[in-house]
Amino acid sequence: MAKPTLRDVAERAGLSTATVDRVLHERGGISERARQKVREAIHELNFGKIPDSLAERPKPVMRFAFLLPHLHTSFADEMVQSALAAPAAVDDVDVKIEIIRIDLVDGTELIRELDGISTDIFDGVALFAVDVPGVRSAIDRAVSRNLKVVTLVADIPTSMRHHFVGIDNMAAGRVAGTLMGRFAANRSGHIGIIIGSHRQRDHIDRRLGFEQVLQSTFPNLHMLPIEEGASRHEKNRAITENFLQNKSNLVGIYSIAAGNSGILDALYDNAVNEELIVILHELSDPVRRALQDGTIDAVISQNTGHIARSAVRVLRAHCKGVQIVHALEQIGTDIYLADNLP
Amino acid sequence: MAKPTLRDVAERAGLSTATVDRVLHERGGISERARQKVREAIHELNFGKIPDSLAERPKPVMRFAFLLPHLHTSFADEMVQSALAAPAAVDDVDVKIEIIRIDLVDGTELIRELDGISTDIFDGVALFAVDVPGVRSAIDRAVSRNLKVVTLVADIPTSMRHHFVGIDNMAAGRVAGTLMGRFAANRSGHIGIIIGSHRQRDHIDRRLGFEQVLQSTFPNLHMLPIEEGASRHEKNRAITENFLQNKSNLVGIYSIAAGNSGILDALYDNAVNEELIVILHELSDPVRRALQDGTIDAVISQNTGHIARSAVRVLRAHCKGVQIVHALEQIGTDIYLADNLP
DNA sequence: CTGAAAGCGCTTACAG
DNA sequence: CTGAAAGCGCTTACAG
Repeated sequence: MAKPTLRDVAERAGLSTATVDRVLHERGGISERARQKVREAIHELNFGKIPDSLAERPKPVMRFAFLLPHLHTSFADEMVQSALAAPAAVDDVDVKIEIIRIDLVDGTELIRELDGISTDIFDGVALFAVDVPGVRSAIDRAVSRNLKVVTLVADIPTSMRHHFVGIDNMAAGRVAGTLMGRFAANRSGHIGIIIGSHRQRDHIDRRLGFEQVLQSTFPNLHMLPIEEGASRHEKNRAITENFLQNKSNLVGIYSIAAGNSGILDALYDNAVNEELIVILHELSDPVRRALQDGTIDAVISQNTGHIARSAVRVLRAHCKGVQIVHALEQIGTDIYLADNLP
Repeated sequence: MAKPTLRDVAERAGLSTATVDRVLHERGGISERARQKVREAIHELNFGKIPDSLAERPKPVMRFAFLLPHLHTSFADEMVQSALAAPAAVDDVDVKIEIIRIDLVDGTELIRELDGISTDIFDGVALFAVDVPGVRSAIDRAVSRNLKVVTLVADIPTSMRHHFVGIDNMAAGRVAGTLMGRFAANRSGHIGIIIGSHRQRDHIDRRLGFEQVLQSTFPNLHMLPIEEGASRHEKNRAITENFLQNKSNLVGIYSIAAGNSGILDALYDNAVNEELIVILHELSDPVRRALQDGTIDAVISQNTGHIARSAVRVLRAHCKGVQIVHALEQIGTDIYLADNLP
């Protein structure tokens, strides 16, 4: 049946529309029997219930693509989950997310995918940026084509992207440097540093911040030549083992990038000096366990859920041409020790 | 005029209601002139605009009282602001907040206010609890009277309160202990500890956690007898000056409670050994500046905005008899160094 | 406590 | 492109 009317209910209840109306609006002066009959009829006819198709007035749809690293690190996987859950962050728009996973090595794939994002389908893009000139131009082209673009975690500040959603990575590196230096407790020796890629601004900035603090404040700590692990399990594992085996006066290890599982494997498999200080980025389940069992000392992290929601809110705001609430979009640089794990 | 009707608009526009209806629903087949006339009439009569009084269908009202410390510390003041802003955390209920500021010393005032909260007016209460037997009973009485009760920041776990909104303070104390011990860099000496009140579970728990870590892991650090500053500026200042002046081998100061301004004043006014480690709780503007200028070393904090919003969400859930989303209500134990200030 | 009938605001089928 | 009139769903004033 089409949408049932008051008359339908009245007929079914064997009463007048006036009586039904009175029950409906609780105007009083109605016998319990009549009230009951009306309630039954309403229930049977499903009166007043807006049909599913019209229940929610259709919200405008916005489609955002998330270009995320193809690496199977906990951080990348978690970022995917967070991106898929992020549409809940806005309630006035029906946000559709498409995840495109990309090999970040040199940016070629990123450029191809970015250029391939049709403005017929998508309204905005969020991407982990590799800072190479080609990517910068691809971002600028995307913006010129009227796509809204936010960089995520790793920025290209000189591009035309509308917004960067992430932390101050220079400051994050300084935090790592301060913790390393102070935890070292005046011991002298070497610090092994593992970076993911010299082409990712987040890694570069963390490295700079870390170096800054060590050089200015902790001259007792000497940085070994920086090793590039490409955020890959095996490479990181090999680099870590090399640090552990060849350096008798190794005071600490700072890993700037993802791929923590390789580092943790190496730490677990080798007899590691109790005093070795290990500082990593990004909290995942294995990292959490390593903090708890004392294998590592501190973790600097950023909340992927917050990042993804922020990206969605910012893209929506740019698409609608409305203001961003900046206080909401500050991503925190979280420090975790064993005792303040969330 | 009462709510204008289609007919009013038609009359004013000099057209029929049918035409007005067509314009209104963009059914097409209308001259531009007619369209214009209708638009004008609609505008002049303010047709279709729901009058303010009916604009939002009235939401159920819930009234929550926040019993907050009367102390004029930054933390307490911030908590008040956060509580006043917290109703925005729920959108299906019109939450009204009343702030009642209370002298926490011995709980007498807290008990009196708690007993005075009428269930005719209020649906729930959020309170900083002082852990003395009288308060526990007052909470239990409030719960028996069918008020929903959450403890805030400082808990009484053995009371009948429905929920505790705050951090694991034992863990927070352990974090402080770990930072103190590691920052001390194997130096030996004394640690001055300032507590607010031995009757507040949050202070007690932090103290226990801190002692635990120092005793088990840093035997080089000896705790001075704990000083009670009642979270007051002058007392804290005097205690701090006493620490600074009488202890040549003072390695660090840990302040467990509020009233940081007194401590900071003492630190600024005395020539303090560069190496002195100071760890405080709760980030406020003066504390932030002290971190940045190196006067203090680390701050452990909890977000008052999150706490207040959580309290409102939890009280609403209990009043409505619906489930709490626990993931949303975990309050973080935030660690701040100079470089990761938000 | 209830219904028949008039009324109200909006929509629609029809005629021009 | 427009209006007169009928129609629809709901509400209301009145009578019993």
